[in-house]
Amino acid sequence: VVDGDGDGCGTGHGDAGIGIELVSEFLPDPQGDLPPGCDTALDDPWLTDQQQQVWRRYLAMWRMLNERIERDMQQDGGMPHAYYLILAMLSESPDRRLRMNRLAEIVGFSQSRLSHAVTRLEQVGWVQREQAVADKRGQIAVLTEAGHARLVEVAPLHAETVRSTMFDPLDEQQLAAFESICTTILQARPDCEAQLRDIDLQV
Amino acid sequence: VVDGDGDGCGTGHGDAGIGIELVSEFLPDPQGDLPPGCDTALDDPWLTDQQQQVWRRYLAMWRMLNERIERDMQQDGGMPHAYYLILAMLSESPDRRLRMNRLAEIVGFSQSRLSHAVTRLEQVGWVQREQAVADKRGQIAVLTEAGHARLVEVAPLHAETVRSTMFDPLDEQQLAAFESICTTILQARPDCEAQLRDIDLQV
DNA sequence: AAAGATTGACCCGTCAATCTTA
DNA sequence: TAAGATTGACGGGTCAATCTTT
Repeated sequence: VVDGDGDGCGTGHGDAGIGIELVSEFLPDPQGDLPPGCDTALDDPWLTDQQQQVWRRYLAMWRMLNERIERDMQQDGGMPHAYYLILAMLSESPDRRLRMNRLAEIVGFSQSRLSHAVTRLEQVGWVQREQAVADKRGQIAVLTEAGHARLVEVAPLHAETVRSTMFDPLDEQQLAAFESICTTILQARPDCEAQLRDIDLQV
Repeated sequence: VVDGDGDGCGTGHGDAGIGIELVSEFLPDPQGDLPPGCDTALDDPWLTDQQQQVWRRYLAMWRMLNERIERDMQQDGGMPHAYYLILAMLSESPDRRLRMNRLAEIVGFSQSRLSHAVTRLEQVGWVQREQAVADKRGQIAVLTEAGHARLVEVAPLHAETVRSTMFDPLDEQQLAAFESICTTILQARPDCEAQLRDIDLQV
């Protein structure tokens, strides 16, 4: 395999240097034909060793968290987590209704995705569509009684999943640090003010 | 909807009390028919205010990160991030080959998912299947030259995406804290030793 | 022309069989 | 009987039209 990182040598893992290790993670080096010239060359052009390590851990955590959330939500609620978010949002909105575009913005979905989802939720009877009056282009998603009932039923189970999986293991400092980390990363994205803004409204 | 958090009391958000706010996030309270009795009731049975806040931030960050990774990987590499992981893993394995079950374990996929993915990767010519010799049940996935070339091409772009999106905004302490957080959450799951073990091998 | 929203085609992933070998 | 692996059906999401209203 090529030797990637530039200098045949690299940081210590990977042969493929190239930065493939970036995500390739988990495996020790295979090949043994590293060019001799290298010793302790560091700083990849790409990610530092520590960054790679953190990235790998993040991916693993994310995978675990996601599987757990989706599995539990499917079992307890009979729906994907994304649908739960939609119901939850509607439940807290005035009159339990929200325009599609606003709803999409809040949950962070594309309009297309939301439209498909609401179609499905309508079929199951948890959401209903209504025509907007002011702007005839608008459609309004309304949470039905059945939808609200379902939500009320599922919410505590979901909370338990989240709490036990993500929060129970963390101590106070880690919790605070986690928030600061997420916020920092989000703030670096100019296109994410919506998320931060909406959240802050509530705080 | 009721006044939200309970208390009109509660902790600050939510009406539906029910814990819906758990994830419903982002929105102020709508309705107003809450039972008057409440004052400063705190500690939800579910999540504390801080935990809810962190959970929301995490979801928003995750969404942003994922979109960016998948979009870039699709544009630069013409494949989903999951496929990149497979190629990357193979590239670092001895002889660029790995048994399906082992590969699945490493990248954290179900056997079914991996099988579908490899089928696709085989169609594109980046991976090839081989029969295992020892155990005739086994199948071995091999990275082709074309696959390796593709990987080498894409890797630095991917690294750039990850670095700029996740790591550039973080300082040293945050980076360290992030790692500790991910590790802590993973360690709490007894079924995740595989991830941690494999990672540690490399460190 | 742009915003709000929907639709259909297509890809990815899950789940429940199924098949082969150990 | 169990492990390794595959398959097909199905649901969810993205993308590129499309349609209507502003």
